[in-house]
Amino acid sequence: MPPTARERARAEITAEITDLARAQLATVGATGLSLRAVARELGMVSSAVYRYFPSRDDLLTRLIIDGYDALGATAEEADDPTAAPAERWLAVCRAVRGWALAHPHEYALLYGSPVPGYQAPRDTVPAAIRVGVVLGRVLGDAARAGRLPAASGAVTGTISEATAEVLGGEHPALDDTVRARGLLAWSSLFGAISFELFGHFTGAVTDADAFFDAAMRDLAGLLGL
Amino acid sequence: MPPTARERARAEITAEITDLARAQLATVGATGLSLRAVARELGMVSSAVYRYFPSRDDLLTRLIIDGYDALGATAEEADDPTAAPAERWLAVCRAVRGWALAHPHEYALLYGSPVPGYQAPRDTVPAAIRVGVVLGRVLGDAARAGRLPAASGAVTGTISEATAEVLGGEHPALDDTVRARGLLAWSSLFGAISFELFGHFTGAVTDADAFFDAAMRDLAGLLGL
DNA sequence: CCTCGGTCGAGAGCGGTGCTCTCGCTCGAT
DNA sequence: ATCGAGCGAGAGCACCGCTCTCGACCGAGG
Repeated sequence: MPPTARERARAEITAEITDLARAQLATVGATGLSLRAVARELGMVSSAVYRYFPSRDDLLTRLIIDGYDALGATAEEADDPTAAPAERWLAVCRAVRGWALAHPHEYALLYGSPVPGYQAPRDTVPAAIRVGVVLGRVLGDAARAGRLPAASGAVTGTISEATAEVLGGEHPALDDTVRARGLLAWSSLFGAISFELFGHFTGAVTDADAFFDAAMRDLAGLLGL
Repeated sequence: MPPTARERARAEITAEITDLARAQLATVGATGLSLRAVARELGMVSSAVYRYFPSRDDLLTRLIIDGYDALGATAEEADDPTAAPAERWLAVCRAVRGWALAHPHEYALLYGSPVPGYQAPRDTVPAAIRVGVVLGRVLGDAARAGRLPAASGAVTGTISEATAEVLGGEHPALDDTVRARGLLAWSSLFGAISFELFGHFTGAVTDADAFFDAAMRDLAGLLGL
């Protein structure tokens, strides 16, 4: 059955709220995001917004999921499965950084300190791991193409099975050692971006682009790509 | 001239405020830190606290500097200059992670999203780089002990001179390539800790301690330690 | 010793926040 | 056409950061 007029109106207003909230997020950041201000700019009274989002945190959760999805889509688009593994890796990393630089407040919402008291609901997980899935696929494809050195088997039992599935699936060249390196490289990607965005590199790195490229190539080397 | 009674009283109350604020930080986090609540618990009226801290952000800045100093001191204590480079590296990393796990909210204040509108004042810098200085010294000592492979000279001009000084000083085995790796390893250390603390590893890593150790050893290997 | 200036805490108050509750209106499915 | 569900408005609660004023105190200089 097609959506009723009411449902369409509701979806439209919900979208207006999230759009305005996202705009406000881009200017004042997550902690400055005010439900009342969104309502004001929308010509509504604050209590009316609660018809659409039960609380400010729910609105933030919506923005978080949207952010993860936007970033994930960016990463997926940047991955060219026909390219060489190391180049795929670098391209995805660059795309992630580009999105982060273009949406700093949204990035901070995703990868900065968790907001006040709340913890990410379960429904953020699928969106949150999309970047990781892309990177995992790069790793797995490289393994299946025989472009990964043999596994050493030094580290075992630190990675969950579900994650192992994402990180390339089953292959002789993939063991927990190389998977752990994958997780390290994953977190290092965001560590480098966070340091750049949050100002920890200020005064230390003079050519941020060149530094990032070199760093990501180092990480690719660590993975054997 | 010795501190007058007034000055001593002032210092004492200032310390009480920061202590209470730190306690509140540990329970409700940075965004939940309320100047009024601190005043309440101190038996003061909120306006009185403004005699000691001009604004809430100034109180936060005080906590940030204290946090950097506490973390820096922890890192310095953990470094045994007589140990092997790779072991020194691992020991410092472990100490940093240990402090972060013991003070998650303070850690989030230091390395999470920057707070609302304000930017870190200049006086946070000396405290902020203490961990980096320790890690840089490990690198420099290794170079001077001849335990670092020869430099390749592939990357140049991306690291500022002041940072090069911190990252081991002058030595043939230290060029911008290895210094850039130093910065990468530095940010990766905090990237891994942030991911663990902020929940991005939840469901992926089953043995956090073992994973962290393996990751930091990988980083040490990347540096040639 | 006494006075006077600086420091302090208290209190009231401003504008803002998230959130709740109630009240009517309006729209749309039956 | 009717009746109920959904909606927006409004008032209100408790809290926040921050400002201003006022009275009390304390201690250093005359």
